[in-house]
Amino acid sequence: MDKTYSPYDVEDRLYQKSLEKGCFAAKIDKCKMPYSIVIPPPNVTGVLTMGHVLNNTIQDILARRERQKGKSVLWLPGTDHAGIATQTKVEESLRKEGRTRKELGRENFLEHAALWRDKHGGIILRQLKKLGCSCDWGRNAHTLDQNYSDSVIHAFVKLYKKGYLYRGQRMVNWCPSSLTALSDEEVVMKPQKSILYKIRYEIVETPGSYLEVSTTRPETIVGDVALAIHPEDPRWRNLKGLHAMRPINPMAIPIVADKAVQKDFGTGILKITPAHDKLDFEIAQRHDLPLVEILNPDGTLNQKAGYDFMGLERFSARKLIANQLQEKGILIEKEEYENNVGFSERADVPVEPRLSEQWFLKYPRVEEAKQVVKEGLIQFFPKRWEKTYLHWLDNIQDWCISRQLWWGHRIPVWYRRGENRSDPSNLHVSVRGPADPENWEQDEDVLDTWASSWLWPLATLGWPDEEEMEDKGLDYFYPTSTLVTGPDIIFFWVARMIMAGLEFRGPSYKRKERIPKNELAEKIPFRKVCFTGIIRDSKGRKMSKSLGNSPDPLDLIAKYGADGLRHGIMSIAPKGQDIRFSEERIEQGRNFCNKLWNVSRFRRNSGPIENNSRIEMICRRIQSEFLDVNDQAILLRVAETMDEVERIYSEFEFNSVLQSIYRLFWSDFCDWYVEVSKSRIKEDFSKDSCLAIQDLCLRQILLLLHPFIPFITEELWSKLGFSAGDSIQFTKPESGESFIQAIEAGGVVVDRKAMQEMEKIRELVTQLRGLKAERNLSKNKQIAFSFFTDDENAETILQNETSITTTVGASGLTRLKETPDGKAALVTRMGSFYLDLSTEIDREAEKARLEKEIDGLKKIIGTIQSKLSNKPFLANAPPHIVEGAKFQLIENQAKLKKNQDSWASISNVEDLKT
RNA sequence: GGACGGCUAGCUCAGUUGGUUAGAGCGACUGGUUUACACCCAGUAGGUCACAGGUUCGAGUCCUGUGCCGUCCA
Repeated sequence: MDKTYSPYDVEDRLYQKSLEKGCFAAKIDKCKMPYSIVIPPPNVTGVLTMGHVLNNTIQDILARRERQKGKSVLWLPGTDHAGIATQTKVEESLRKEGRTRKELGRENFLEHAALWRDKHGGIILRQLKKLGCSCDWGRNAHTLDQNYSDSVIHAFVKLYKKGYLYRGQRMVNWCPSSLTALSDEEVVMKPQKSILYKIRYEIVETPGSYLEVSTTRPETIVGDVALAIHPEDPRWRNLKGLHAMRPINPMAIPIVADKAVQKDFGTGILKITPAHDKLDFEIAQRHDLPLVEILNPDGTLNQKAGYDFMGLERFSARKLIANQLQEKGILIEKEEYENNVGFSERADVPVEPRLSEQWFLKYPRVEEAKQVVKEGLIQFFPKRWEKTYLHWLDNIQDWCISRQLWWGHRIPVWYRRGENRSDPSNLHVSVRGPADPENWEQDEDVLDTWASSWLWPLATLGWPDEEEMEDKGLDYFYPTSTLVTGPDIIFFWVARMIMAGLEFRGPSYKRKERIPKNELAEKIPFRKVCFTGIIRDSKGRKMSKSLGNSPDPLDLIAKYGADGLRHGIMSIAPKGQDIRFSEERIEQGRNFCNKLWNVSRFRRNSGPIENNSRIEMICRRIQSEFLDVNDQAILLRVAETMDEVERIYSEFEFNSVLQSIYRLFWSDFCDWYVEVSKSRIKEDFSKDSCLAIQDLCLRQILLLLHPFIPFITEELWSKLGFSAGDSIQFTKPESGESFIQAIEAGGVVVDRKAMQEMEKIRELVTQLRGLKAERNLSKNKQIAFSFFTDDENAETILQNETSITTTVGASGLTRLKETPDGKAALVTRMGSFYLDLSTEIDREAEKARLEKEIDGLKKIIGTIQSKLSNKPFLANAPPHIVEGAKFQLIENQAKLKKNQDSWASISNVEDLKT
């Protein structure tokens, strides 16, 4: 074995091998428990980000752990078609060639886009393989696959027939850049520094008298159809029924009273442009006001805005109109003003509220969706996200699911050619389309991408086709076990998948019917949702392409190995909290792997590797009579950690899992057990037993670590003889108790009291090392110690003499019959320790050390004494707390006394000399 | 405006139902190559637990309020 672990030789080779052996392929096996995860489908044209690394490493850890436990695991990979994002990219590439999608026409464009996707897409899947993801690649799915598309269309038709879908002219969020409607969830509110313009409107009935109206959007004045006041606003009661003169493109417009007007905003008078504001639209509906559309779809003004402004882009028009108002003296005041403006999530331009014909979905199964989370059928980790989820469901709005794009699932609705589309008798909705297609034209729009990915757990398992469902094992793998995703898509995806599952899986219920309680558990798409945090840079900023603060995960893999990256990222990911990325942590991940590699190398260099394929085989090499307290203690620590890890897994606290294994592996196994082993493997009688104990430890450590760092653990699994040709992936990690039982079944006696004794020895060793270090005595310099203590402690010390002398660097430990004069004592729980007479002592330094120790002890004793003299404490505190305090007091007082004696002793000697 | 989260060592974070002297890793500092590992080992220093009240024998932990940072919703 090389001195330094090199992941490059190992990772690709082992991944390939796993694929060849079909380790990741999910099998429908009725004798095994199923465990399933569907990947949150990344954008097909996307590349791997640190967010993906975190998210997918977690899924891989879960999948691998369950595979080890013997479950039949399905981790189903795939991508979504990302309607707006992909179409934008394809159009950009066309533009570079001087072409547009309109020129190509729909059919050609889609062909072109599909080719583009096949060429540029799927990179992310190859990257996930580099990361070690154990997905069942044979099942790779894409939302535009034929099967998947069929199920999307099928779902639309079902919903239509049940009356969940309707088409209508509504105010929608319009993206003037992508030229499509957006759902409310795709609009991001951003605070903007705007200008609030105060504008004068003349009252028609009383010329020369004016009203003041405030607006941030003066360009919409040309679309004004009314002014509105609150009916209970005493200031303006007399205005109702009068008219105001529109200051640009002058025209008399009515003044109406409506309760929706905010009295305390500006002057309390609102201008009404019903075609370009949601609230205005509602007011206009109530008062029968006309709609004047002044904007084109791309955000430029049209001829209804008047010839002065026609063709102007909306923000230039705003400036121009503001200038004109100023010139005419109509503008009273300009004030800086911060307001929230909706931006298109994808195109990052302000959206326009726009009246247009769209398809809307009344969400199905809203009540049941709340119920399954409230009643714990679906559990969120961390739990607090339930509140966010429930709050959204409580305030849910109909979903605008049509998009004015070509790239996506075309809406399966046909209109009789040349007839009125709003007449329902001219409508045809079906999966296959009308029998006489020549007489019909299909709706031009496609569905929102989320209206396809909300079916992800169902459609990827074959729904709704009976044969497909059987082939893919829907009955076996659904509901899936755990979903791992970010809380930023609770509304987009998680909530909608839950509703889709409830609506589509299993028996169908009428809209007004409630699903019976006993069926809910079968219908939900997943049982647990693990929410990850967002990865930020070291300064706490979100990682983004524009900031350039996001490292390329593949670079990190090249530098530190996939295992190193996985270990690093998991060690900094607290449950559901945002994560501050730092490359140092990834470096530590690599170092961890190297440590694991080297301790294995040490094991191989210490003695032959025998058949270690079963615990029983390893135990055969152990002779219980040669085991000492360290052997016993490390086995117990291994067992303890196995149980601890299992418990923490159930809370999805992956960094704690890692920390727990780290403590066992690094602090207890490497720093202590392997060190004390060194003297014992030099002795023939204890060598075999000691190496076998090492093997038992390493075996369990590799099993525990495998989900986190799959490559190196697989490699060492075979290098250390644990494999009989099979992969570590299918070996059970077991519980602590069953591990101990297996050892005992192998004829090894485990002493469950060993841990305390080992801890006392380690504490003593640490103190003795400290004593040497303070004196600048090299660790390698062998120092003679003597000690004074009672019989019980003396026995323990002498029993562990070799462990102590080798780890401390001592040439001997001599028991004294009485405390020596003139020597400084190190007071420990196991007695007072003295350096050999021949070792020179700096008396001043020694006194200083003792004084510091004494001060500390006095302080502690003071605190305990005041506590114990507090009567209410004695009366109210539970007995074990009071007893603990008393014991502590006695112990510390004894320690203080010994330190004081020691101090006096060296002080006296010094005094005698001077 | 409402909801949620965070504030503990220089940094990143643990800290269970309130209970003995608040922990870890990294970084800093000191010393170290006895054949596993310098991607390492040993040791040392470093904390008014954001602030102010309250409950309690006892508060990092529970309650109220304030501040700062972040996220979501309107």
